[in-house]
Parts: sequence; structure tokens; C-alpha cells
Amino acid sequence: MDKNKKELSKAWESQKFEGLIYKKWEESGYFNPDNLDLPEDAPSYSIVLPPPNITDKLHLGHSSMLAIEDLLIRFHRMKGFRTLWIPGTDHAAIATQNAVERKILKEEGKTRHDLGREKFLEKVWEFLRETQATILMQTRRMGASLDWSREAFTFDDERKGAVRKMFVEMYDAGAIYRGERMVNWCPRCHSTLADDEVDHEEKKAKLYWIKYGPFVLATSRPETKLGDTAVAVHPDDERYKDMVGKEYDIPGVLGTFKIKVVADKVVDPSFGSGAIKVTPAHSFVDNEIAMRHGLPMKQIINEDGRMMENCGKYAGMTTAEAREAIVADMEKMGLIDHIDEDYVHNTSQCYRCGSVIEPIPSKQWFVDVDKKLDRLNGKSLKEKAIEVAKSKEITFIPDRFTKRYFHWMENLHDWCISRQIWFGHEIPVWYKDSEIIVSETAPEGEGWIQDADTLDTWFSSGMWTFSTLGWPDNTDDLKKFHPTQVLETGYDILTLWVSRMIIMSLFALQEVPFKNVYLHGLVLDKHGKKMSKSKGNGINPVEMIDKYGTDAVRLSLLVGNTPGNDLRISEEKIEGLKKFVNKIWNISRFVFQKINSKETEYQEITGYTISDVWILEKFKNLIDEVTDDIENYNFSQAGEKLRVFTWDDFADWYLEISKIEKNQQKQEILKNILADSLKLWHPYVPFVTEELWKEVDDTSLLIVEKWPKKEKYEKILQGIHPKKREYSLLLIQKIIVSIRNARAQYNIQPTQKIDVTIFAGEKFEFLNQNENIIKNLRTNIGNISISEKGAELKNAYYENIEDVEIYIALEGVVDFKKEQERMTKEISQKESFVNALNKKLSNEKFVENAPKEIIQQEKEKLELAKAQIEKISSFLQKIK
RNA sequence: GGGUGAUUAGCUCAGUUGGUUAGAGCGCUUGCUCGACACGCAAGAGGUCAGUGGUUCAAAUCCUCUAUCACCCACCA
Repeated sequence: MDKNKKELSKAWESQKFEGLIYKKWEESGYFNPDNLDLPEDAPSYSIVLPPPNITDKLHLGHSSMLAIEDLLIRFHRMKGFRTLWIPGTDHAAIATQNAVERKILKEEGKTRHDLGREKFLEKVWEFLRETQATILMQTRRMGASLDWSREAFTFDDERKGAVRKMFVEMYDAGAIYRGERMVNWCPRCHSTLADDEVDHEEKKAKLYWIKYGPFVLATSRPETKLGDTAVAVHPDDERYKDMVGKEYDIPGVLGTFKIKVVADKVVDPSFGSGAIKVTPAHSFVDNEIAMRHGLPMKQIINEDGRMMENCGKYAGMTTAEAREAIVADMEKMGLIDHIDEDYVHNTSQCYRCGSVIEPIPSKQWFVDVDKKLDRLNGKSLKEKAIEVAKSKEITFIPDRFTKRYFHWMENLHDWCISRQIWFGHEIPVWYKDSEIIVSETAPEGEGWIQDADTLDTWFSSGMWTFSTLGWPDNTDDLKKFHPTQVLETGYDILTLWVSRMIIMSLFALQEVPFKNVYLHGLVLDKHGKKMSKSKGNGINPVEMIDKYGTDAVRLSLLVGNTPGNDLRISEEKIEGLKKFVNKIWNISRFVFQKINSKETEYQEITGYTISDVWILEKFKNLIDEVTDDIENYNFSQAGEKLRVFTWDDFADWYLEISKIEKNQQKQEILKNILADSLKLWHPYVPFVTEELWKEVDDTSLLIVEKWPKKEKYEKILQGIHPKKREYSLLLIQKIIVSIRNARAQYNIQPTQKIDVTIFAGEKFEFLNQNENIIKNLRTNIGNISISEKGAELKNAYYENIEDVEIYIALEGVVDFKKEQERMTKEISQKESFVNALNKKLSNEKFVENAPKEIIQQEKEKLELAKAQIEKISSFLQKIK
């Protein structure tokens, strides 16, 4: 230990140190597993950072993700794993395009079409570089120990190559095809959306009951009548039985048209009139009915969400305008039966821009999830994806999400991967007349035109675990680090992202992308509301870091955060944890002071004391429990245990005792426990612990120190005579608390000394040895007398702790009426306890069935309580 | 309609295979510069573990039903 070191400041100054420490870590190279000093066969531990969208700066949800993952990474690095955490960002195709469109629209009042594809993409890159820089800065400030040398972007050149390769391979294997299908169409984004990119929201609307030839039927979308080709009824519906199979003339706003009546089980006879109009081109359900019954399809709404040429005078109107016009015309023709005003139904909206989704038929690229693939031994992607979860090759934490995963997978339809937006991975397909070439590179020769569409953003992010490790090349990284150990992400993208990653990895490598999926919840404000810009209830992570320090912010996101559950957070919580970080600082400051002093007075007592044994025992167990909890993803619980140990046991008891008890062993114990505590704390609060580590060893960095082992403490404890372990410090603690309590109850000035007499029975020797602690640990006792037994004292405050009798001389101060009440209450409490125990122990079934230890425990409790009652009663008699 | 989760102190939440008289943080009350820390120390008040019925020697913990809240999936035209 360097004796010339400057004294530590009075409080932890996060702003002063955090930047320097992070720089030192980065320069050390330890974020990169290649620089770790490890044996050749060290096991790998890898995590890919879920790449944040470059649409916006990071919010507290990202911070929580970074805190959890960095905790796992730092823990495993210290545990001796070849630990890799890969950083990156996501180009977020459609989301980014929307963000830029909104920005341009706001600033320049233009649309992307005014700019053209090339100019627009320039704008996107400009925007992207800005947000990307902010995101990377924010990530560093969280203390994330990511290997920046392996940083990736879902839209950089390497990833572009991987995506093209993937597409071609999947196409060649028959896992990708092009086909005409019903798709979710966002007229604003001008693009298809996958099923789970569509949000559903309940809205009030009108329900129109229209006269429809021989039927009256209810619809919320009368404008689609122009595309109707049938009426469907339930096969068992008696009302319409005779009409099934027949054709009818239906009067409409554009003249009379013919429809066929079909019977289909999807029709709910109890809704409306039990008959529905079928619009095969603009409704998923209707489309399915049409397929089953071979009905013709008539498209009437185009990709702009407007009525098509075939809609006569309504052509060019938006669907909303057309609805109004058509209803007005139908009213005139007497075709409206009546209108329900308050009909509540679910509407479909684009998850990015909120526009109403139009189902339309369109020619698109799809991933075939049901195609049996040779590379998967004749299984489909879907089957294989289900199988790996069933076989527990992939496990979900918490487990309940496994069910959700299965449910989603089992109902998975082919995945539409083409998008009609400009910003995204280009589809590696070229057309010339009727010819088509699918290839990683553009074909030779003239006249080939590349597919104008781009790929769904989840296609490239689905490849993230292996595209970041060098795939398609069979790199060392890929061999060492794939599959990754854990995917840590929000439960809200379980289907959108996690399941896509599983599918993509199974196809590309025939292996899972990760072994465990840890799902965290949402970060909510203190009222349990989702944080959002519009509500103004968001908490800016960088602002909090500036104010309270990164360690406090990290703790606020780890404490009280349990897998799969949402987390409420407030500035007050962060502030409170800042105080705790400061407590760690000051505890360490005190310990360093103590172990750096060379006071010889520490030689007073030789050998370990009860407090030494107690703290060593506690710490030994703590190492095990914390390690166990972290390995089982119980981060909050491990943190809680660390806090209780550090603050309550170590600081409030052991350090206080160390001010009184002087023995040789103290310095060594303090030094060891503090140093190892810093290690245990490091994954939670890396900055303050790293700074303090300098005082322990300024030649090494804590980030690569070895994780503590309990064996070290076991060994010390084994060398201690068992007699030292006979009674616990707990008894002394209880006695001390009761004396302090008596002082508080009677408002004894802190400076005023009191006299105490203790009758300890068989614990006489034990308490006598520890007299000094009882006398001085904020009890301020003048004279203390400890003996086996003696005559009851009068005019004293009386307390019975585990059958140890304590008399505090408080002549003239004690209020005996109050004391009588206190003791009477205590006796009656103990009596009801004794009654309950008696009842339990006299129950034959209990004695027969309960484990022996439990019975023994209960008996001991009973004996103790009885003895206490007797002694308290006896004292009570005396003062009456 | 199907599913999941939550319900424990005024507030936020722990409580992992059922077994001390149910815990913590914040807040609250009272008193304190005691060899680091007022970003602190000490003492204390506060709970029929949502309700109901059951299983068990024993239930906050397992099962039934109910209520309230939140979310997910599907979808009604």
C-alpha cells in the first residue's frame, strides 16, 4: 500500500472520474477478449447488443438494457470467461425513413418524392451519422464494456454482403419466393408491413346496415361494396339455407351487380343479420373465404389508399371520402336501412406512422416458413424453431414467455420481407423481360433492372448474432463465439426480433443464435405510465448521469428490476441510489484509513473475536449467494444482498466494532473483505469500485480481477476454534439495541452515562468476553456488571433478551406505570405465542409428520418463551 | 373470445422447491457532529399478505372460484 497517497475526497465525485476511468478501460484493451490473459481452453461468453435504432437518441429503456448486459459481461469477464460483447446500431429501414420524412416535411415542406431517391438517401445518411454519434456517446457514458473494435451496423458493407448472401441462399433453397398475396399496406409509408408490424386499436365507428338485394347486412366499410363478389352465411343458418349457391342481383351506387351466396363457417350467425358481404381483395377474412369458394377478386383500392379507375365517379377519392359519398348516394337510393353510431371495433394501424392499414393484394417476396428444407433434415423453419425451444436448446427467462413464443410460432404465416421504401437493403434480384436472376452481384449484360423494393429491417437484424461475427466466412470469431450465450432484450420484441433471429440462424448455420433469452420489461415513470415525448414524462439518461453519476443510474435500473416485469423509475430513486454509491465510497475511505495506519495498540487482543467470525461467515455466504443469484439472473436480489451486507452488517456493525475492539486480525479482515466486496460490487457500480481499487492495488485494473471465491474465507474460519462459534453476535446485537432503545424511550441525553447489570446465566463467559462492545457501541454505559445470576434489581428498567436479564439503573427516570404496561403487553404476546406452540406440539399429526429439526426448533422456542415469561412476571411482581 | 402477469406497510417492491412471531428502500415520528459518511448515525410507528373455498401437521407461498388492474394474441364483417 502506498503511504504517500493523497487522502480520498469526502464524497464520490462521479463527474470527475467517470470519463477518465472509461478511457483507461478502453486503452487497456480488455473490452476485447483477444487481449484477456486467458488459458487456451477458457470458455467463451458472448452477447450481442440489441442494436438500437438510429432513429433517435437512447432513452432509459436502452440504459436498462445496457446496465443488465454490462453486469453480465463484467461478471463473466471476472469469472475468467473469454468474454465478448458486440456493439452496433440498426438502420431501422422504415422507422428511419419515416423520421427523415417527418423532418424534411417540417423543415422544408417537401415529400421524399420531391427530392427523388438519391437526394433523399443523402438526407437519410446525414441524419443517421448524427444520431449514431449521439447513441455511441450515450452508450459509453453508461460504462458499457463493449468491444468497440468489433462494432457493426446493420447497413454497413459487411452486413450488406451477408444479407445478399443470405437472400440468395434462401432463394436457392426454396425458402424465399415471390408471390401475389394479400398484404398489410400502409398508404402513407407506401409499403407492406408484416402482420406484427400492425397495431390494433379499439375505436368507435358507425355500423351501416345496408339493404343488399334480398339481404340486410351490417358493415363498417360500405365503400368496399364496389369490390364485393359474394355474400357469405353460416352453413347451419336456417334463415339463409335455401339461398346458398344461388346468384342474386344487387342494386348498387354504380348500378346493379351480381353476387353469389356461399356458406362458410367463419361467419358468425349472431353478428348483424348473420350474412356478410365478401370483398376478397380488401379483407383478410374475405380473401380466405374467396380462396375456399373460388370467388373472383376485384381490387378497388390502390396503393395510395384511393379508389381505383374501376370505381366510376368515386375514382381518385380516399377511402374515407368515398365512404361518405357512397353512403350519401345510398341514402338517396334508399339502400341504407339504419346506422348504429357507437359501434366499437378494432382498427389496424401502421406501427410506425399510425395510418390506417389497407389490406390489398400485391406481388411481394416472402420467406416460406413451411417449406421442408434439406439442410434442416427435411424440417421447415417453423418446425425447427419450435423444436429448439421444446428441447430447451433455447430457454426463455422468465419461463412464461416460452408459451408466448410457441403460440406465435405455431400460428406463423409466411413472412413478407419486401418493402416499398427507399432506405434499406436492396433486394438482390434483377429482371429483364420475363427473365429473373437472383444473385449476390449484378448480372452481366444490358437491360437488367434491379428489384426496386428493399428488405424488411428485421431481415438484416435477424442475422445479427452471426453477421457481426464474420458470416458467411467461417471466421475464428464465428467458431468461438456462436451461438451466443444470452440474448437480453425487451419482451415487446420477442416476436418481431427474437423469433426472426432464431429462424435466420437455423437456416444459415443450422444452430441456435443464443442459448438463453433474458427478457426485460418496460421502463415506466413513477405513476406506471409509459415514458413518451408527448407526455413529457421521459427521463433523459445523460442528464441523470450528469446529475447523479452513472453508477447511481445503473443501480436504479437494476434494483427492483425482475425478469419480464416492468420497472417504475423516478428521479428520486436515482437520487437515493447516488447516496448509496457515496456510502460505498465512505466505507472504503474509512477502511483505507484504518489499514494504512500503523497503530500498535491493535495488539490488545490476540486471536479472532466473535465479530470477526461473524463477518467472515457472513461474507463467505455472501460470495456464494451473490454468485448464485447473478448466474440465475436474479440481479436485483443479488444487489439487495450486497447492500444489506455492505451497509448493515459491514458498516453499521463490523466497522463500528472495529473502532472499539483492537486485535491483530482486524486489518487483514478489513482489507480482504473490502477488496472482495469491491469485486462483487463491480458489475453493478463499475466506476466507483474501479476508482477505489486504486487504493487496493494501483498496478491492476478491477475490471479484470478474479471474482472472489468463498474458499479463502472457509480456510480462515476452519482455523478458528469452534468455541468461538458457539454463540452468535446476534445476541450481543440484540442486547445493544435494547439498551439503546431504553435510552431513547426515556430521552436519556447521549452524553449521560448509564449503569447496566446483566444476569447472563450460561452465556456469562461469552458476554463477559464481549463486555467492551456492549459497553461502548453507542450505548454509553458507565458501569457494567455481568454475572451469571443475582437478585432482581428494583427501580430499574428491565429487559429479557433470550433469557438474558438486563437491568438499567434509571432511578427517578423510569415511569413504572409505563413499564408495567410494556411488560404486561410483552407477557401477553409471549403467552399467545406459547399457546400456539403448545397446540402445535400437542398435535399428534404435527409430531408425526413434521421434520425433526422443525419440531426441535419449535420446542426450543417454547422453552425460551416460557422462561422469559416467568422472569418478566417475576420482575413485574416486584415493582407493583 | 383465448392467454399471461399483477394484487404484501402511505408509496415502490423483495419474499426460488410450503416450515422463526412476514422483509427492504423511500416517506413518517423522535433524538443525535459519536475515530468514514448529515449523501450520515441511533431508536421507533406502520401489514387480516385483494376476497372466497379447499389441500396440508403447517399456506403470502399449492389448487378452486371471484374481483380489480395491466399486457399479449386473435378478430366481428
